[in-house]
Amino acid sequence: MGMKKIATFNVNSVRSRLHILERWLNDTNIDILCLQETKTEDATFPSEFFHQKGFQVFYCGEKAYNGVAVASKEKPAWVSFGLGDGLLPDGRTRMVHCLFGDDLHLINLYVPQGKALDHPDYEMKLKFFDRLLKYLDKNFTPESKIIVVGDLNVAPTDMDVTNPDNKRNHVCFHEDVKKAFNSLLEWGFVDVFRKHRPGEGEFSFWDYRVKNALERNIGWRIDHLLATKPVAERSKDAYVARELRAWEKPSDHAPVVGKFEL
Amino acid sequence: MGMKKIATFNVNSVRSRLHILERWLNDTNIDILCLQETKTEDATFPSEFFHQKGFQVFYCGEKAYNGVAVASKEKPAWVSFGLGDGLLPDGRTRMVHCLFGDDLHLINLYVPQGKALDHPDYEMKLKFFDRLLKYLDKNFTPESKIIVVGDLNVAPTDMDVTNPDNKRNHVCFHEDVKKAFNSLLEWGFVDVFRKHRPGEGEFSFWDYRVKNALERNIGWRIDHLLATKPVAERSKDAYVARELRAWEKPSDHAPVVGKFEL
DNA sequence: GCGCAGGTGG
DNA sequence: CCACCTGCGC
Repeated sequence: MGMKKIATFNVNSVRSRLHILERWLNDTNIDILCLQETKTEDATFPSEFFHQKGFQVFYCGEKAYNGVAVASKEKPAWVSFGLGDGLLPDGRTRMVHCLFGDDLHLINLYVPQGKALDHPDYEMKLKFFDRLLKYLDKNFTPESKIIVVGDLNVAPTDMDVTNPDNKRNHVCFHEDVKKAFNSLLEWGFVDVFRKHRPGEGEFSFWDYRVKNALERNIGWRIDHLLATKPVAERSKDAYVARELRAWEKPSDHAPVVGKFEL
Repeated sequence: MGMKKIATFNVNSVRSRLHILERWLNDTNIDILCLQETKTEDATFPSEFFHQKGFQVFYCGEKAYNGVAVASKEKPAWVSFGLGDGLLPDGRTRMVHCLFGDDLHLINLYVPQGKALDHPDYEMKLKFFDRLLKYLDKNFTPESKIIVVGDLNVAPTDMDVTNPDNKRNHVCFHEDVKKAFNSLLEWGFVDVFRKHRPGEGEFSFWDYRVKNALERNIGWRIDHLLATKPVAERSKDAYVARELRAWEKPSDHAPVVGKFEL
């Protein structure tokens, strides 16, 4: 089948980022594009844009908050939204799962940020990881071919933030949420991005509020590309398309791209 | 002194229109630019932009509403804001009067829109014309050299709107407000724009809410260029710079430009 | 429809 | 800083 490029991009409103997607997709051949924070209801999702760029697109969003989408050149066998465990919130606007071919699973996530360690949303965030692990247990084994991507709202190691010691009580850097992230690795996922980019300063998010955050490279690596071994073995490269963060009216995130021989 | 170009432009927020002004002023040599609806307090007026474009600039605005400015290549002898009659509102953010040389007066107006025929603002609008006429009586005779420009929020004749019969009860087209406009002509002003452009479809405002208003030319002529006879005799041309209405993120108005041999 | 305001969110 | 919201003005 050849080399496939799979990207994850928190767009911070898909409708406000069409100029960025237009420019990027015109000079970068992406096979599967996973979006988070589309921030729009399905009726107002700009599906026509993706069709014109040669993608099929599947989305589930809500007004102003959350929302995930998968745009794919190849038609998936099926697509489903949410954690499907009967609990609420059901995660429809935070998780989309597609099957490609007959055994390649792609799960695109927008994990709750959590707000504050003592906020109910942080509890929900930790629960989200629990529920995801149960989803994996129920549907797969570590030998399954699974790619998990998305904004996981966790910087898993000290290398993944700029000032780790200032951030020990941050909802994206607290021990508990790092433990939740690591439980994914323990379940059977490889951090595919780190396999190819083990160095310092590899961020995917630079806060709008930090002055010259990109030039000073004050950022976070919270957008991830994980895969079970059978897929991770086929990964050939991974990188952050950080140039997009410097374009006009950017998202605060940049895409993370993985190349897989599939 | 040679040919002078004087323009009136309701910018619908000066700070949101700098890209339009940048592009326009780079390829059009304007001597005096009169702005309305600058929508910004003086502390946040982008005076540096006008300085860089070679203008002196004088402005009086308020947060979110109203606001007038005059940008001039030549330094005026003096500038004053408001109707100066001791009544309230004083009109500081709706009228600016400059003297050029020792006898050329320029009055730039943003007349209240009026909201509805039965709204107190409509009464205020008619009063505004009364107060303006008193201002003229007090300071000038019809032999004075005066240019009056601005968004007068009146379409004076059936030719100046698209569907006159639908608009008889509109605050910019009602008989009473047209009477107020005509009282300016009777006082001693010539409609300089109509002197040069007597034809149909000469509009200066196209409502954002009307689908494809510009292409369909569904608009209003409410931005005006008037002058007393001694100045009107020296007018050589007038036109609407309607191309600006088609640029990215335009104002809902286009500039009206007059050329005068002064 | 597109400015503004103030507010929430990350 | 830059998305979103509601509400207002034209």
